[in-house]
Amino acid sequence: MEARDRGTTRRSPGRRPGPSETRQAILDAALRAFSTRGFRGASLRAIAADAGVDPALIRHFFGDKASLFAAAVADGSDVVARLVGAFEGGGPDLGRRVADAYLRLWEDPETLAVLRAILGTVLTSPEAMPPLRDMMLASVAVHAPGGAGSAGVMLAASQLLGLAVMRHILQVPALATLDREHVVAMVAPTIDRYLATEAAAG
Amino acid sequence: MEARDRGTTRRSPGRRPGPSETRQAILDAALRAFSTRGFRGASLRAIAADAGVDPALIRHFFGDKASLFAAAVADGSDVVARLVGAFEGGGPDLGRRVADAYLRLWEDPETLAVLRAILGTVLTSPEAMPPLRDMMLASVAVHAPGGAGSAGVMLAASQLLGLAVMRHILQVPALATLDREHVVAMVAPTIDRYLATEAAAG
DNA sequence: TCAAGAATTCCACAAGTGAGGAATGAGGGC
DNA sequence: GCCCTCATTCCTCACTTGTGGAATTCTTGA
Repeated sequence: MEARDRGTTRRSPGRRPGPSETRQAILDAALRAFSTRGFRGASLRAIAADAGVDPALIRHFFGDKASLFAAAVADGSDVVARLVGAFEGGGPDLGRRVADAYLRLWEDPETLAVLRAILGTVLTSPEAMPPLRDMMLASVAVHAPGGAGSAGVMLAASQLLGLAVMRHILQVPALATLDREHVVAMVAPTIDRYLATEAAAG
Repeated sequence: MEARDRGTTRRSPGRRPGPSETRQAILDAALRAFSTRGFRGASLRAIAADAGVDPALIRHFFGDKASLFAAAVADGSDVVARLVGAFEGGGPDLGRRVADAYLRLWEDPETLAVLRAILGTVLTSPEAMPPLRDMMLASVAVHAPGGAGSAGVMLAASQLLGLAVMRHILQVPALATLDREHVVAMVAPTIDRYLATEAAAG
């Protein structure tokens, strides 16, 4: 609720004095909304209200709703950039490092919001699913050993995704209350086994 | 698209001759809609149109939108009943049996729709999340060894959930094109390991 | 045969939706 | 000091949403 107070107070039109940080405020509010309500459930008016701003400003800055969504998720996401860092170097404890990097990602509130927004939108507006999926797969493809076509890599991804959903979205107590190191320790062997299986099977 | 033709044709009001199967038609259409659009994204009018029926009939049969949702997911779900069958018996190949039963569940279109609807709604209307989550956890709690509070059981669940999402919702090719036996074979050891870890750690 | 109830329609309403146009104010370059 | 650009407001439009009332037709039971 970091909305400026504008209950019934009319604020005269025209530019405000000083530099404007409204664009960023809109992006933040948009991410919050898309992340909790999904693309369709988030309304431009609610986003504007949360940002303490007139709805028409959204149109002025971003055009239409889809563009705002794109801008909001792009804004909060060096997500993949941070994830793929974990794949650098090879080494023996690859599974452990990947799992740890991935779970850290979800612990960052902004990243969580981005991922929630994407997942919610994928589940809730079918026409958006293929492009979003392919975008995510493409980013994995370049960096994972074996690429996005590899069943082993995708099994590892499925374990991490499921874990993140249960831990950070559904917030299942048995997983949400455990500290990250503990979870990583239990999951790392799984990741390693999937990646090794892949290497063997081609 | 099994909607009756009612483009511009006016159909006179009043009861239709013969027995009425409209209630079920509405439930089916509702499940389709909730499953692809989420709770908020699915509109009563669209559901009614898909069922070939006047929107007011929905209100007549089910009251409000939330009750329709409840009825729709309850209608298509002996889901949990079918899943927990896999836990009966103990035996050595528990992981294999559970994974197989679970994946079969998602291959049934109606069950897939139910699960999609629940997941989409959970992600997209936060107020619905705790009740739905607790409902699912409660059903697991009674049947899984160790109950819903056990990290091992929940880790196994996370693997299965993530797998189902990537295979049947995102439809990632590397997993969606594999036959079930193959996937089960790769995943079963993971499940067994999690459940065993749990048994050891208490 | 008649009445009660259930199934079905249309129409209306108030609220909310995304989009767009017109006006007003401030900043910055000349 | 003037003008162009940008940030900001308001109001409007056409449309969709969930909900509700009133009327019509069929089925069922007495």
